[in-house]
Amino acid sequence: MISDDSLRHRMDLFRQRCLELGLAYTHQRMVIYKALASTNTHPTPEAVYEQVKREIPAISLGTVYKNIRTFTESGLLREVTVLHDSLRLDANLGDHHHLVCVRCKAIFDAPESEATPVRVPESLPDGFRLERCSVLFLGVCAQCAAAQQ
Amino acid sequence: MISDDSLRHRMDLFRQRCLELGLAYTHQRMVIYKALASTNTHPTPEAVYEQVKREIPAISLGTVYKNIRTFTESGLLREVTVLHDSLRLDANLGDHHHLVCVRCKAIFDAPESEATPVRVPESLPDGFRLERCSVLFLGVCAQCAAAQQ
DNA sequence: TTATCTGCAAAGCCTTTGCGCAGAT
DNA sequence: ATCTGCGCAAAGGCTTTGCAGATAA
Repeated sequence: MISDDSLRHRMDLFRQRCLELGLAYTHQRMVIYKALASTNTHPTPEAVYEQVKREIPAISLGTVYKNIRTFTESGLLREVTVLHDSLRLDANLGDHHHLVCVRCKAIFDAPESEATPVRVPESLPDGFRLERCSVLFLGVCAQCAAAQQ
Repeated sequence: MISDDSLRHRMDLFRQRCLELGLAYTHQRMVIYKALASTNTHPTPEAVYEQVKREIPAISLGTVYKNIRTFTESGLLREVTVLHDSLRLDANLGDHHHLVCVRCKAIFDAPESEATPVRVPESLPDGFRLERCSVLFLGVCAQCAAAQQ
């Protein structure tokens, strides 16, 4: 859960950004964003839909999807799942990290010398059994950067 | 690309593991695994299918999917995309990392004190413009660990 | 008033599943 | 000979799209 203060702050910022971006400040958008801003469980669109339905029973799942997309494209929201579009595979079972081009979704192996640069949190949630760690360096590959010009 | 030596080694290991696991060593499996083991582009199932078709034109996409699943479940292959099942969202735009339960797919925020534990590779691929970094700590949450007993 | 948004329903990926024949052990 | 895997086709999720009526600016 999120504190009331923090939620209020996020909602104020949301309204302000809607104005700046020329996005209509609709009741649906407000409730959808509130559902997202008031939790730290990183919900799926379906879960957001279920939450929003409590307040707006007639809401449609399509509207939730459309607005989630609008919000992420406007930088009001972030996807935890950067590469969720499709399964991507790796036959290299050794520890290594990846570079991902956020435009074309190309994945490159990070240089081997950087195999274990991650400091593991000292305090994990109670009872969480850590197994391994996945690091994605996100950016734009040379080809996409050139294409942009 | 992967060196001939390294590929040969991976294929030897593959054959050996198939024997150990009681997996039939079929021509299709060999070619599918070879397609995966000879690249470092982290292909999609579709891309693997296209590659395999060159050698086995009658191969079916379903077979590729079934074997990819078999391979990942046997530990012969790894998914770069840990959370590709569905979109997961985050309204917290500050830098922070995530803990993921590989069983129930719950996502928790990592403690804030660990905000930037990642050392950025000194040598990036030519022209790659790094923007940010996503870290997932993978493991089993308390609830799932308890359920397993 | 005009542009944008919503709800509904249909369509579009990506992936899994079921079944009968073929192939591996 | 038996068990497992393959190809085919159908079905199942998740997500996007198109359109007419409704709402915000």
